[in-house]
Amino acid sequence: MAEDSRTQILTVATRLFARRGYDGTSLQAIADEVGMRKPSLLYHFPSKDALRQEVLSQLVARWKTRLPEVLTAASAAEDRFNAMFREASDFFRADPNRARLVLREMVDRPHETRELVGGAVAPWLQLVVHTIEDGVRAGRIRPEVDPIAFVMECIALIIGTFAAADLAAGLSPGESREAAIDRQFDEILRIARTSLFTEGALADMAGSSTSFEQTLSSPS
Amino acid sequence: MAEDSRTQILTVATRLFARRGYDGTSLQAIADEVGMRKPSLLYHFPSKDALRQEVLSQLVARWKTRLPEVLTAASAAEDRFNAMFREASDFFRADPNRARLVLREMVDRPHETRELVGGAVAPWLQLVVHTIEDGVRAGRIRPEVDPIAFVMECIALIIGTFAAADLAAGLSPGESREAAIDRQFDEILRIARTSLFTEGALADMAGSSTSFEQTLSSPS
DNA sequence: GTAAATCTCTACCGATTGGTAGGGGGCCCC
DNA sequence: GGGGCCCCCTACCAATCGGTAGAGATTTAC
Repeated sequence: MAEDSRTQILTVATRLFARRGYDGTSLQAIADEVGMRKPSLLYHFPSKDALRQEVLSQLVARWKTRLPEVLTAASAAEDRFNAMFREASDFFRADPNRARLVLREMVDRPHETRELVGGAVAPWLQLVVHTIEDGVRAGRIRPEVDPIAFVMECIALIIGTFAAADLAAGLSPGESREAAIDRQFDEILRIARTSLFTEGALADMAGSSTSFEQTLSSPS
Repeated sequence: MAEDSRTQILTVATRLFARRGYDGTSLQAIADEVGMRKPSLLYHFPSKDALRQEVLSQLVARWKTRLPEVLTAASAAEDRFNAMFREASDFFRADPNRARLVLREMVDRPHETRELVGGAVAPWLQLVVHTIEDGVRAGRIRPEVDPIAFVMECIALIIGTFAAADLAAGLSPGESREAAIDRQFDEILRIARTSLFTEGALADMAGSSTSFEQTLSSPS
């Protein structure tokens, strides 16, 4: 089966690119882990760069479909905020290599990354901006918020937290890696929510039936 | 003069490691830019890895001396917060490659990075934690703040903003790179301050003679 | 039954990698 | 004026890099 080898190569390549970087990963290393020879690998992908692009577009693919679903399912600013944070948390928690991979691409090829992500994300970013502006008019979002900059920084917080989990773990001695991620994620949730919503809106959210942390961390 | 060549190599290596990464930078490329042959470069540094460590320790050196100065100059939580943010802003604004370099090290070698930075930063991190706890008791810092996690996320925000400046610029069309950095930095300042201090403390700060943004962005 | 397509292999390519051996010129000290 | 010392050089090394040529299996299509 061709599909088996292809997906196997993509899986291994994703992990190695994330851990060691593109330049730090040789085709030989990928082939070794998959269990085939280098030329066999190059039968499925015409070049190393083509393999990288496949790995990347596979990463972006999920967001192209999930972004519209998540954003249109809810309309209130609070609900969209919660839905987006939950989605991002699930995505990166499922495989922290994704965060590392995105981070590397942003640093290594900022221009290409903007073109790759921008096309799919840009229109929905505009929707988020409108949602924030509506929230400001409704008195539930702080008027000082810079919408685009705020979204950018939320992305930086989330990706940074998952990508640097190895670094954060062990900073508090005797804390497991998972516990460290949970603690860091609770804090970025608090930071983002506190700096986005007005005190009034925050009081309402705290008073609602279930808190966000519970909703987020309970089931799957 | 030996010192001339050495520092020249270090300067070029810092820039190239930051832009293309360690594995993406060959000794040949460094030697070319410096204007000497590869073996001449290896006369000053015994190996490529030794060169990387020199570049890194040079980066950390500044913080080993500045951290104590900055933190002991002020005692109030608000003053220390402002001083640290201003110091970090100056540091990375002077050369955004520093942010990229730190980011790369964190994701490439998380363990080594923690050992390298941890030794110098850990004791002062503890001081920041105490400052935050004092601020909580004084009613000026929100009690929900997780001190260590908060500091980690502030670092993520600052480094992320400067490292991803190329990506943020051009997101708002017609905005210069510097303007984009300023806008992003204003926002992370707002995010951090709003999520750290209580409403009362924030009102006091806004009412003081000069706002932080003015203080920060005016002179050098 | 056989031809075409699919997949993996061995063998090899030129280029580049980090690093070594050793010679030579300039400079200072005795 | 000669011996070190410092710095840079040419020439070269084995290893690895991404990638190609082409043969041999195995499966599929007719």
